[in-house]
Amino acid sequence: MDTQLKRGVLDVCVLSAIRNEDSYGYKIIKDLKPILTLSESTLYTILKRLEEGKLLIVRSTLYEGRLRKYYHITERGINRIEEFKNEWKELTEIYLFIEKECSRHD
Amino acid sequence: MDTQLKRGVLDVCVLSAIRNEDSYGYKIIKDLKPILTLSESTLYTILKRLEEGKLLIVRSTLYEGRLRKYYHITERGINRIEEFKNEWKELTEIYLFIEKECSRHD
DNA sequence: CATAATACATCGTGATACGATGTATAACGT
DNA sequence: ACGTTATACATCGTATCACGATGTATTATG
Repeated sequence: MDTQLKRGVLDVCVLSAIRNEDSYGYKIIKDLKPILTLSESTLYTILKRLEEGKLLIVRSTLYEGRLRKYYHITERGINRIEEFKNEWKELTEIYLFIEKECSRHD
Repeated sequence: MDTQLKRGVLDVCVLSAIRNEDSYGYKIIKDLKPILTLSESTLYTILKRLEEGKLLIVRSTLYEGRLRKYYHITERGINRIEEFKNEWKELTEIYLFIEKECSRHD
């Protein structure tokens, strides 16, 4: 999918991936793979940004000798998702405009 | 609307605005206003990019003493819109995932 | 014992939306 | 007569951001 189109949904996608269950970087990528491919560098950039914005909090854990950083969504993170749902309505209206112009013949 | 979310739809919006009828900068902004606000600096950046990519062609005209640059969509521009319709399907799937995670309770 | 998988991290780059700013003419109100 | 608004195009600088490249380290697999 086009990079530009991804912007604006990526953050919310990652938040959605940890909404019901705390998760960690590598797992988030695997979980999202069926609907959206994102590289590690992209994900960690996003996670950092979301942490700075207090949309999630981080808890480092040692798991089988390896470090694992579990990400937990905050109230603000959940609000962000809800906010996105409203933005989606606006986006849908934009799409309808595009479609309308396609079918217009005068 | 969020700036990031606009990316990826802006180009196609502008193309859609000139799809059925050649138009010029100022008019495009006014026509799009009901569904999408965009500044002049943004629009002219986009128009330049679309011209460079041969998604539209420009025809300068003198109208009541003022210069007017009419933009005309090309075959490639129309293809871009059709391509976007497919991308929209992918985007919808992403949205469904986000919504699904909202309603899940286990 | 090499390769792949797991796991996190950073740097640099290119793309790009947008505010600020500038130029110039026509229309309109007071 | 004159200031304000609308029309119309243009450029510069900045901030945001996705992503490839690259690096470190451990565990599992063939």
